[in-house]
Amino acid sequence: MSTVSRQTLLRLSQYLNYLRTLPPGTEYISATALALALNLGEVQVRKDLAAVSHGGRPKVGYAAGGLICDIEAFLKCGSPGSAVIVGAGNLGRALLDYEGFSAYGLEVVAAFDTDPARLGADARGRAILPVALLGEVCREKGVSVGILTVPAAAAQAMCGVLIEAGVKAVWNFAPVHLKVPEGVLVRSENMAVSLAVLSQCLAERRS
Amino acid sequence: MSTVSRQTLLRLSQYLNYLRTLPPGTEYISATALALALNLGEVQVRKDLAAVSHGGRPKVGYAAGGLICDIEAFLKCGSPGSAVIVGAGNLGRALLDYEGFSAYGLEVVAAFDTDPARLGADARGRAILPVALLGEVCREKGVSVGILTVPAAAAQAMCGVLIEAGVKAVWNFAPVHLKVPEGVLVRSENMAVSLAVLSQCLAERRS
DNA sequence: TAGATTGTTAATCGATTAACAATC
DNA sequence: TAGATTGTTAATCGATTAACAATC
Repeated sequence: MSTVSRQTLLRLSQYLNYLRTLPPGTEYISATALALALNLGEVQVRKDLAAVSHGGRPKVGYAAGGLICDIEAFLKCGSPGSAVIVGAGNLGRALLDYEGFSAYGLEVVAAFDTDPARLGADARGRAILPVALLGEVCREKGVSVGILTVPAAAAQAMCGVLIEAGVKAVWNFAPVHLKVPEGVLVRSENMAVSLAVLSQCLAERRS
Repeated sequence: MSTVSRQTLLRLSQYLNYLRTLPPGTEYISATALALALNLGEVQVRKDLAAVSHGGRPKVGYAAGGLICDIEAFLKCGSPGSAVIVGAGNLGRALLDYEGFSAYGLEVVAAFDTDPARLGADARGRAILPVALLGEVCREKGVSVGILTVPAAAAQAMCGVLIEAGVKAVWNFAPVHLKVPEGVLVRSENMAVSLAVLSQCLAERRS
């Protein structure tokens, strides 16, 4: 079970989403059918599946259930462990409520905020705690991922708090470049960039 | 002003974020300095900037202000026009509140939801309207982008409503593969995938 | 002039695609 | 057997990197 490219990882998740929408009776699915449904090359689909699955059967395809398990297992295998969310605004709460993370082996332990009005628990009963407790909780639960959903101005400072608490990776949603010590992983998400990609595609199409 | 690769677009936005954090007095910035600050290759930075800027001056670098303008102009150039958000849950409201879109030439006209409890206006005074009005508003305002932040089960149906209302591109945050007619652009965002990328990087580092 | 920097042209690398052999 | 499918090996394509020339 080797590592795959970023693009492959992206497609694997597409396959998983699609496979889950198949009617319950479906026993087999071919790479050809998958490729057709998702607008991808069929050779590419096969190569991707070869990296994570136990293989398909010529003439029939891949066992649908087995394939789902294989992809899920692969995606879960680099299990990042547990995470905290820093910043319980709309985006922070959206991520707190999101159920898709557990499929990837990530358990969101709690969210933190400085605004007393936001403290307590969210709709699903997850705790929103004061930032003062952040370090303590991280150390106690051995949290390895920090999800930053605070305003840009607060991001670098909160990032520092997370790292001090022993977090090994930061998933940053604030539009700033974070400075971190060697050995800490940062991945920045930027909504506006995704939008820019979309609008460039639109512009290309128009011309 | 040609089109650039997806990766370049991503980096351009990084440059922009970084340039904006420079102290106000900064006149010039070199590709070397940019590369160092963002952990990128300096040749790569130059090539990216060459695609969008009016060029730098040997020995001094690029005029910081001019560079910001050039990048902004480029990002704005494929201006997608106006958008609506369908689904005013936490994520929908987070996007509705997000101020970064206007820099990319996108104006969010309104959000829509089926839940009467969510209707009215959000914290910043943006309208949240009943879905029944979606088609009418889209046609009236010539909306070209639909942002889908509804639960997976409702995504395909709402996508259909958007397309019927003349939307040319759908930015999908629901974890499903949308079927759309030829000529409609779909870009799916998947939070869990981003997480998977992060955790794979973490796993690689551990080994 | 010397040094720092830009910008371009050629080489490398990685991912995708095409062609083909293997299997049921 | 014939046809559909898997899976692999080679060719292509695009993006990154390295080397170098041009500029101030």
